[in-house]
Amino acid sequence: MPVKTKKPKKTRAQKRAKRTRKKLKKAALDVFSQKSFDATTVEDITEKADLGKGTLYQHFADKEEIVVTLVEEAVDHLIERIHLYDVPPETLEAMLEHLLNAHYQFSMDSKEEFLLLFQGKLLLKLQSDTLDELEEPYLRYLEEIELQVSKYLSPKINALKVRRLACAVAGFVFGFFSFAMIGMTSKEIDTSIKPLRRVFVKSLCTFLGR
Amino acid sequence: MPVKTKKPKKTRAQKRAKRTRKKLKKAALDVFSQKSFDATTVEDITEKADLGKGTLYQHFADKEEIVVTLVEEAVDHLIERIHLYDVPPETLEAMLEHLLNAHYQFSMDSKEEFLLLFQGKLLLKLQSDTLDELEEPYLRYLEEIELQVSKYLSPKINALKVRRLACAVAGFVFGFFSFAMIGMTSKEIDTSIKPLRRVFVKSLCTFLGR
Amino acid sequence: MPVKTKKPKKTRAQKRAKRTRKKLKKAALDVFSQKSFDATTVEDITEKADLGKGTLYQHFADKEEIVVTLVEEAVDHLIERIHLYDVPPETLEAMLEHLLNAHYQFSMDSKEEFLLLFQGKLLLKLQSDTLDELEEPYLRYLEEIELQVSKYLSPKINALKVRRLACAVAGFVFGFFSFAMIGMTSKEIDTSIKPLRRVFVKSLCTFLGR
Amino acid sequence: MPVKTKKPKKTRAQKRAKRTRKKLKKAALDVFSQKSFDATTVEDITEKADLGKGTLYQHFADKEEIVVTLVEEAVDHLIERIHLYDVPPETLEAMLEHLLNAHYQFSMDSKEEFLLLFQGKLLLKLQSDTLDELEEPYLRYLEEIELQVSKYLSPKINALKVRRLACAVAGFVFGFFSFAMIGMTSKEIDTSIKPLRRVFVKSLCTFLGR
DNA sequence: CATGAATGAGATTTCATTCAT
DNA sequence: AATGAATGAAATCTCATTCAT
Repeated sequence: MPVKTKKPKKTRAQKRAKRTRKKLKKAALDVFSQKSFDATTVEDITEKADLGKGTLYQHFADKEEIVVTLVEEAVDHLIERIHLYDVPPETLEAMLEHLLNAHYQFSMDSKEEFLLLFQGKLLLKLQSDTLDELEEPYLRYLEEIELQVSKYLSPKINALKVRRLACAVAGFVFGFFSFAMIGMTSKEIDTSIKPLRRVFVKSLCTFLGR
Repeated sequence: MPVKTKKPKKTRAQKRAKRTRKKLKKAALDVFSQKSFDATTVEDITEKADLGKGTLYQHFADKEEIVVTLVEEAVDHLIERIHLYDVPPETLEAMLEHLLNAHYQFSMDSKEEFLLLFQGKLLLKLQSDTLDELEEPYLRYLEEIELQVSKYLSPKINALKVRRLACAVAGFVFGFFSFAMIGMTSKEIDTSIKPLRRVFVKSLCTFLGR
Repeated sequence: MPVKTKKPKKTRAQKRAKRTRKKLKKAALDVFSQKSFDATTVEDITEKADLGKGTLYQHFADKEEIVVTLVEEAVDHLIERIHLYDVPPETLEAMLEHLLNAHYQFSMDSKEEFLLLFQGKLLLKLQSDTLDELEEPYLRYLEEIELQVSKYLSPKINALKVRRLACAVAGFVFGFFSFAMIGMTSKEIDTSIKPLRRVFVKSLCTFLGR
Repeated sequence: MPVKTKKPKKTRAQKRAKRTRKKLKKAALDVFSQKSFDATTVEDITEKADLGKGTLYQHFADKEEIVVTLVEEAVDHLIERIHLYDVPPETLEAMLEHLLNAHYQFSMDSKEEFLLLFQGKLLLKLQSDTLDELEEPYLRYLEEIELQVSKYLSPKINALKVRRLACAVAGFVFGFFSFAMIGMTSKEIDTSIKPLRRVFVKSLCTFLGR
């Protein structure tokens, strides 16, 4: 009875391919947390993955595609984390606190993905005046924040202001993260960062005009 | 008395060279605030400076040297700014507030230099475990912060803790900057950021054990 | 018994690479016998080898490495030739004659390699006062000559004198070669060069103090 | 009476120019005896001459011209030396001996010029089949040797054979020189090289068909 | 599918030469 | 006449991508 072996409808080859793809992504994420995208060569990645250089091109159209994939997945994971609450926050303040907390948790659990997302690239983009040049995943990320927040806002509010809010959250989070990274104990984090987060939330509320 | 006439030691050619060097640095700073170091080509810089490609190499050994020079000068400027106070702050809190304010002023006056310094590079370095791998200018910057702060600290304090403090300041400043960049009016900044800064300072004091 | 089938350790790709490497070396040797090392461009070589420019860099770290490789191999071949005698020469004179003859044979069989080795570079080096600056292959060559000759010499002989002997052989060989190159028939060579060689050997013996 | 000062019809500026030109040639000769022509940069020369880079172009059309000038002068000096005999040699043997001796003397007195002339370049050219590509000075040198020798030869002799003779002399001289360079005392030279020269002359005579 | 040798476009870098002073 | 800053053509070298096996 070959039932068992048939269960995974993927052939052996397909499974192998999937594993290879995963190895490549893992290796790329590792390398990108040490070198910039431009400074990273395809060989850096395939070597770390212990695979042939050509193999990367079996799974990704080009070097860019693997980063885009990684960024997309990282954004997915971050958004998942944002969606993760037991009880929906009731106030704007509570939602903003939740957002900051979700980012913080994400940065702790998926350090490499966090670094990839916020590695200057995002922030630089955020500061550029040409916001519409942002590619899809970053845009998706910002829109998710806007979506979450806008539930609590008057529909008449200036859309640009909401976009700025989202940028501020992203920017702050990176400083926040750096602060948290300095090796504090969880107790220190509790006593030091929590109030900081609360005040930041207050500032944001002020910015939104209460 | 030919003393006076000897004074201008620079020949015309040397002055021209100095001007060219300045043009190159200005152009490079401009470009680096738009593209990453790796993505920037030597031609991007010389074209922006309206100079021949070879000219860069008359003034800098290679592409790297111009960035290092720019980073060094930016650190110099930032440190100058840190030294700039009418009355020395009297307490640790006051000093920390001064530091954050100096960074903020610097980021406003020299946006490009600020971006260059904090463009991922520093923060990435800060997060790496090998803090002593920081090269000279970044190290100098951190040491300057440590120096300023340590005046107010017990000499017995753990050096590592002070280093972490400096890193936290640097990290926070970047988030701070991102926040400020979102296009707030100075009034908004006053009402939103000042309290934020104050709370951050409190957190730092707590971290330092009062 | 799969032992046999495992024997050819090289994969097809590796064999292809080896062939390419050989093509490159052949092409470089050809070009170097027409242009000087400095005047030769990487493209000269790869074009002659009918390969892409980048291919050279897959096989050699840089332009220098291919020359070094060629020199090393040429020295190897010359030394092999020096080792090639049916009966070991019995006297110093016989050995010196053998050495000169080996050089001559080498220059006839491997004209390009010979030219590469003696193309000014060696001789220029020989004339420099800093003999110990000779790099490895040339040094190895000189030492081989010294080794062969010293068997016939008193161990008390001044090492410097033996080194000079080796240099003299190398220098003479080049003039010798030039002389032979003028298009003499083998008969002419027999009648003209042989006595010349014999007298040179006598001179060397005199130099060594009998 | 300004007679004295008028005697050198050159103005001060012209004299200075002459001096500068001489300094440049001296410096170039020095450098060329250490680096190959291609490896030598214009700055190597002007720096050694302690002059500005542009100055070289006041005196020579381009980098090539300074080498050509040096080679021409060196050939002039060598030919002068060849012309230098008290009593014209009476036989072919005597003339060949004289020629070799003149080369040897030249190599001793003007080491740099000798090296420049024989630095592979000449010999490489000599060996190439395209003898007519030899530039003027080298050709002039060969013709001078041919001229000197042909006095003693039947006018019917094959011109190619005479050319080969000249090449053989040149080639031998370089080996000869290398041999002499090994630091022998003049006594050693007397006892070792003289007989060598004599035998070489004999070989040449044989080659010329008596 | 996986491979890695081969490729060439494009980057960095050098340096002979020009030219304004 | 001397200078050296500026230049850009041409060299070296890198690396993303292709492709035959």
